[in-house]
Amino acid sequence: MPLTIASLNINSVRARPHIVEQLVAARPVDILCLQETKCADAEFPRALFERLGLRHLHLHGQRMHHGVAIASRVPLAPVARHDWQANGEARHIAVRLQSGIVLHNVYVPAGGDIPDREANPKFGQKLDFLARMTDWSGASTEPAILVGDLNIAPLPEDVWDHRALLDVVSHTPVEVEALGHLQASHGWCDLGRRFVPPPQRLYSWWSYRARDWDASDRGRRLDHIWCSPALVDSSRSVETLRAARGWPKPSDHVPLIATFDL
DNA sequence: ATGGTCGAAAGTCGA
Repeated sequence: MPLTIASLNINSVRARPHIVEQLVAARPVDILCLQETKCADAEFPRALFERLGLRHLHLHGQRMHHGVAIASRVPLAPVARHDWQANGEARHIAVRLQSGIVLHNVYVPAGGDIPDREANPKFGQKLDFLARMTDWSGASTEPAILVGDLNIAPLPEDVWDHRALLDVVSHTPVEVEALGHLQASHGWCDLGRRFVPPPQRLYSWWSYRARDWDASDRGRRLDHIWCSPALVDSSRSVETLRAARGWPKPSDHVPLIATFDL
C-alpha cells in the first residue's frame, strides 16, 4: 500500500474548510501537512478533519499568524516543535510514523519585501532561520521526510522569469544559497524535481494579485517535499495540484502530493 | 513606480 503525504499552505484553515474537503475528495490523502493555519490550537476545526477520517491531529498553532498542523488517517507519535527563531512563532512540527520515519512540516518565514538584512530585519530572520535549521539538519542522521512552504524557489525553472526575480525575495541568490546549504547538510532529495526535472517549469504558488493567475502564469515553486537519501528509492511520485488554484476561494498555494512505498 | 488581493484583526499589517 502506498503512503500518500500532502502538503499545503492553506492561508487560514478556518477560512478554507472547503479546500480541505476538495483535496481529500480529489486524492487519497493519508497524511495532510498544513502551513499558515492562522489559529490557536483551541480554535482548530477538529470536527472537519475527524469527519474526513484524518482524526489523528498534531497541532502547533498560534493566534492570527503562522501555525502548522498534521492531520493523519494513521497514528503518529509527537516528536518536536522547533522554534528556530526563539521568538514563539509556530513554524515547525515533527512527528514519527509507525515505520519509524520522522516527518517534518515547516513554514519558513516569507522574509518581507526588501532583500537586505539592514533595511529589512525580516529578511535577516529568514536567513537566520535557515542557518539554524541547517545546523540541526546536518546533525540529524535518522531517515526523514521534510515538507512545507519553504518560501524559496531555488531553480531558474521554479519561477516564471528567472532574471526578473533575481532581486525579488524568494528567488535571490543569497536565499537560494541558504536553501542549498540546508539541503546539502543532510543530503535531502528534492522530490519535486526528482519527478519533474528541469527544464520543465514547476510552480506551487500564484499571487492573489494577478488579474488572471492561470493566463499570466507568473508562478513560483515555494513549496517542497524532501526526503533523506535512504528513502529516495521508496518515493513513487510527486504531484503539484495546479487545478486547486482555480477552486472557489482558493489558497494562493496549491497542494503537493507525494506517494511512498514505506 | 505603483498597485493589484487576501485573512485576521481591528480601523492595519503581513503575505
